[in-house]
Amino acid sequence: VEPEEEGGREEEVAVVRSMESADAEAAGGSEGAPSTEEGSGLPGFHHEVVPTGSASSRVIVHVDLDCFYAQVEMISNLELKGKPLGVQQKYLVVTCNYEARKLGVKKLMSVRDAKEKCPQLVLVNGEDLTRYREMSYKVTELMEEFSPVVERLGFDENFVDITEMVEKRLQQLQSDERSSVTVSGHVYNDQSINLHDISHIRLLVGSQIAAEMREAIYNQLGLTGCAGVASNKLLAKLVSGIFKPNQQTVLLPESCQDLIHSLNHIKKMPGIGYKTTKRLEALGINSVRDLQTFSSKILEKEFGISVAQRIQKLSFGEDNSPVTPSGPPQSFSEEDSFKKCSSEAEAKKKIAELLASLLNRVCQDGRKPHTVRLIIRRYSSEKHYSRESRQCPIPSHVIQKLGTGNYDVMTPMVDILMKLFRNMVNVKMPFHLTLLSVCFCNLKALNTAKKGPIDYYLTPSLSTTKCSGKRSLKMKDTHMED
DNA sequence: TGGGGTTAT
DNA sequence: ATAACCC
Repeated sequence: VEPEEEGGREEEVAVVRSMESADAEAAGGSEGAPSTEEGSGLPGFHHEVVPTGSASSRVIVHVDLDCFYAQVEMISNLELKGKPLGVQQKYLVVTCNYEARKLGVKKLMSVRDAKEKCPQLVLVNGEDLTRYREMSYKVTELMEEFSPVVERLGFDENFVDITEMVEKRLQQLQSDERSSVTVSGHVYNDQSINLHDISHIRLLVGSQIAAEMREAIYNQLGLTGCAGVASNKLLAKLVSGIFKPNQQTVLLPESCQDLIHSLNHIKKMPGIGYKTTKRLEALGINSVRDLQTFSSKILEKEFGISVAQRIQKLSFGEDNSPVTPSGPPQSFSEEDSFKKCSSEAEAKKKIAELLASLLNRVCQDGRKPHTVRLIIRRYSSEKHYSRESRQCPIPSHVIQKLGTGNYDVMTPMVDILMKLFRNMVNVKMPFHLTLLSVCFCNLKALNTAKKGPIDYYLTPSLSTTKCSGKRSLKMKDTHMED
């Protein structure tokens, strides 16, 4: 790929370009004739040929399961269906089904308030995420059958880039059939469809694919959910929430501004979180229009060019971020919160429990984590959030034994974690923790590669300079860090 | 607020 | 290692 050169039409560059193909959006136009394959063997031959992945107009679907944990619980126990159901973690109702919502229960309501509002509320404990996680990945895998480009957002949302699928279906249609394409589900704002507008046609085909996805999720997994179809992730996500349980909505370009201005505050904009909202408010920015019209220069001064440009584009409904395939998880963690943990022995016991669960998960995954991290939250009456962590490499001899249930991997791992613990917490002083979490990350595929003469020296376990055994016990803190 | 996740700095 | 974001 030639650096900087916009003129030369690149051939295979979908992935590379997708990071910055942004500006094509502003350029608008030309989405009429993206063709998929013909040009790919002839670099630079046809000036108007747009490589598949970098077509300026995409079709994105956002799939959002309805009250996911509650649905999983109702599938596990059919007795629960039809009753108001809440899923409890500690003293919170983290989510609930629609029967419960009708009776006034809200997400993240305290159990006390929820029971007060709704004495008939049935509660199930949802602190163990295993079944939710498993079901979540089944949904993602189902979506991947439609298109491999699926990005997870939490356990219950997926983005799918269906641009290619849409193009393929359009090519199957004769030109007279195009004008009989119909929408599946709602059209945002009840906007009228123009079948002479190719962008409308593409989004309608997208709505049909979205309907097929929801059907598949229901038929194969028994789950209902919403979907939104639009030209980028931001808009797809915003529009998926318009008709709420178990319905879908497509956004046509002419209604984009209406959609984003339907957000009554910038904090509703995905990508603008708690901190950014506070800082924007300090600048007098409260509405989406405030952010649209605010001085770019001052915004850049406040947030840096990267954040400033990104959030201001969001305010116009522009989002060039690609749907990034999530693939297998980057990390596994288990956490537990509690009112008080103030002794090392207590901490050690909790850490061992978290670790035991994690080892099972890591074993099932097959890959090997090369880093372990311990996270704590200290009690503080006022201070908002704030966790501290320490991490270190997992010694290679421990990594090797991770999959093999035979050897005791608990003992060396607990020892490592307690070193990390004492590195963070001065156990000779009083302390008060309210959360412990253990995380395995830096996951690598098993060493399935055959060893050539070079690999031999690059494989730590085979190198003679390491692994003296004595060294790992004397490891100083700085040696424990990555 | 829970029990998770991700990426950027 | 932390800070921001997401659910």
